[in-house]
Amino acid sequence: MTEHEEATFDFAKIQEKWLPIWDELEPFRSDDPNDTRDRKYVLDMFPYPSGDLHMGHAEAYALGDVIARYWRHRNFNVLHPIGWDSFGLPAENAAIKRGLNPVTWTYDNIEQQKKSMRRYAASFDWTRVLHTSDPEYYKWNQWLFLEMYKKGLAYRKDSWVNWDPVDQTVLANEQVLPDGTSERSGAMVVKKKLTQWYFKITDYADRLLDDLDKLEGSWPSKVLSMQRNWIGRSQGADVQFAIEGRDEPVTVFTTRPDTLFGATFMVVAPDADLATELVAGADAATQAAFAEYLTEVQKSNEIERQSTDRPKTGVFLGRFGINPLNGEKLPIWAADYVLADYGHGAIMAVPAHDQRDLDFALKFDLPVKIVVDVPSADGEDNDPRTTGIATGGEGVMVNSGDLDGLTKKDAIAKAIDILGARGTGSKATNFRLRDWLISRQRYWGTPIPIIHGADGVEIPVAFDQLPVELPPTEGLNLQPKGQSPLGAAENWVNVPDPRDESPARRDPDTMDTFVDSSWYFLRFLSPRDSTQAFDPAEAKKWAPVDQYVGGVTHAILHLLYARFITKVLFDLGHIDFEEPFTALLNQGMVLMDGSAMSKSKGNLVRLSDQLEEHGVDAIRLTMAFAGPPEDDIDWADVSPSASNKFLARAWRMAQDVTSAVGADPATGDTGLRRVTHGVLAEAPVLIEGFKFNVVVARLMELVNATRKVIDTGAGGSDPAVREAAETVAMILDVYAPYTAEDMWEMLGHAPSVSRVVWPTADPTLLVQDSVTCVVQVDGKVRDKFDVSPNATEEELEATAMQTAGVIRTLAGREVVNVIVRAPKIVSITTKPSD
RNA sequence: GCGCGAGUGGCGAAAUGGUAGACGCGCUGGCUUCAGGUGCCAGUGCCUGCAAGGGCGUGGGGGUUCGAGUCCCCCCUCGCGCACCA
Repeated sequence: MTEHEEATFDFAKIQEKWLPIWDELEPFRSDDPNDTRDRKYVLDMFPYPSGDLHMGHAEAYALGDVIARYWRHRNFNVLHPIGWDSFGLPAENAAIKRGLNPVTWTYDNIEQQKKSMRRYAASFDWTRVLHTSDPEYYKWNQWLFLEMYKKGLAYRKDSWVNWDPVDQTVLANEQVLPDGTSERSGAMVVKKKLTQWYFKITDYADRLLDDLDKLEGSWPSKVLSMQRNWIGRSQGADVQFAIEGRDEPVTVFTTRPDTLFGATFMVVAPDADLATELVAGADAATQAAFAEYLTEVQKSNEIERQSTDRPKTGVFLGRFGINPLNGEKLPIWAADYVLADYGHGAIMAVPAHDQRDLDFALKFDLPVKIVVDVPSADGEDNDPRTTGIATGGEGVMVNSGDLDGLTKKDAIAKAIDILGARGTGSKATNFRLRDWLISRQRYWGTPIPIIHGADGVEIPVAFDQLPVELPPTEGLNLQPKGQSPLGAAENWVNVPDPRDESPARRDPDTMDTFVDSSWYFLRFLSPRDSTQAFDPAEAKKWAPVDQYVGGVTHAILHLLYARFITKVLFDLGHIDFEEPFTALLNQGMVLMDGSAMSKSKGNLVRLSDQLEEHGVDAIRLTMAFAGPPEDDIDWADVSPSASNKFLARAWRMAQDVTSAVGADPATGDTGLRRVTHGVLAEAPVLIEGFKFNVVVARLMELVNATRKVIDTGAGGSDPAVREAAETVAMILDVYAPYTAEDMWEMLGHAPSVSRVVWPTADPTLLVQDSVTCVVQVDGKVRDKFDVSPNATEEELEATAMQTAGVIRTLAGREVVNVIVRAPKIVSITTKPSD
């Protein structure tokens, strides 16, 4: 090699060389029925086809690929598929803006992204590609909908819904951001009363919550806590209050039935039907005051409603309820701190022990009655009436009849018993979670497979009539206008009633695209199956997903929906598992100068430019080396050119190998072999613990050690150098497949390095022949010496006592204790000098 | 307010309770080239000292331990999530 001219590392040339060869070899197919190895299903969240891939994709797919390629080297049959989440508003809006057909626009983008992903060398099984906007895919959304409809899990109701005035469509609760704006359009969401389709996710609230415990440790704790929070289970009681002048009692939910004796008034949500009904029985002045208040409340937007220190408002409704425990007469108020859609839209107010009720009581001069004696910290006054602070802590019941003297826990149980015996209440559980609103008034989605008869009856489309395909866009106005554009496709929407051929209409709405993504991981298992959504035999082989990789932005939305649909499919008998994703990795975001990249901020880094300048491998390696995968990467802080430098260094190392293929490494440099085998042993632990950056550091150390042997040791002919170079090539494949493949060829092997099985580290090379023993005096390191790992405690102590550092430090001091932890530490304690 | 998570060099970051700062960036010096934004080698936490060495050091304060970045308690700061959910 030294005789003739050495080639220099040219990433562009290497990329060009290997891409077509890989296309030919298809090393990542996973459909061999005779493959009996253990299996791993590694899944990256699939992309929206809006524009080309960006830096965020580059990070996500680099990290997912580390995992997929790693398990292949561990001799697993790995399923690593990719597809496109190609229905949805972003695609449709972009299509409208550019005056294009959403079909053309979407599939052009998919082609662009596919090309980029191939070049990016993501190790996908390209035979399994799916697009959710293909009729062969969304047919099975419709099947799923009908299965759920049959079970009563898909239903239509008239209710207040979130309305996006820009996109002109309804949204699920999960798609409304905390500030009350739409996740998609950014518009302030308004409430509208509409008839819409829902999936009954609330039936699964308990299971969705309880099963999170199974994911503890393999899902990020942040995602688990967000989901728990979102489902928001609270335990308590439903309590019935008789209403003067009304036949039916009003039911309220409370988590503190023990404080019933402290209830001094009741509050109803002003926008609940109940408020309107109750006030109708009051005098004209009260009715007028309420009407004015309701108008006021409806004008206020979410931001105003949610501001925490906003003063309480409300009006008296002129009606009274009766406390079921003590018969006390309680005035009923309407106030917007009570929400219409939580619990029963009405509460009992216990101002002494609930801060919100206290604020309200103090403002409107309502009585405050203490029923829990909470001891104050140091004798200070803790009377809510004077401090303005409700006492919510533990205490003993007082002023509460039969509950007096009980603790909180016992009083809750007894209160529920009493209510139950009198038939005025019972134990109850409430959830924050609401049913999933799935209908959308837009074109680019799965048509809902329902026909509405002239008599208003819902008729499910027969299975053999699926898919209900979208009509062509020709002649349709896709502009958002509050009604589905499909309603105007006369030839499509007007169909004969399946019962009697009389005129009927298709449901014009389309499904939320989160329906598409809630089961796509199953479709990958048999993507071309035209007879079923997925093949149960394949599901048995592969599912659930062993490792899911994606952004934390889907912590609630997609991940909650997918868990829900998985449980539904389990209950329907289609699958034998209840959680779709066994393990989850949330990668961080790619930032620039401390903030998310955006065109408007002017800090956009284009992936295509980076790939052009540094090459695919350098970008992938940079993503992995930047830090822990879940941390954000600030592109301003990392150095793709340094990654490139390392790749070139590794590549040159392979070039310098002059020994023959198969040369016996046992005859080579033992020091280098120890490093090589150390990496072979350690890397699996590190990769499986997602410490991808540390593995890169180990590879750098190995390359540095090899360089040293080549330049100043036995040289490139040492078989240990070959062994090191082959090890680097194999492991580097998970980060930088082009460079690794080229090294592998230089080392005299046939492609593909991605198929190389991880060699077992030689245990005799993992034992060091000498270790450093540290000597501490009073906790401070004073000396160290090299010693055999088998040295006894006595030997170590004797040696330690004679080291220069110890002798110097111990001069004039008395040793009181010596602790030896062979072979690493000798710890000496001395008598403190006075 | 409640709930998660995190604070380590100039920077990105390592570290089963056992040598804090691996690896890399940046910086300094040297060698090679000398057309080099190349390659190679060495140094690089802070203070002190010619040096040997010494002192300090993982947000702050306590504690457990022979030994704490790591475990426990209190506090501060930042990030994220939820937030009038009865």
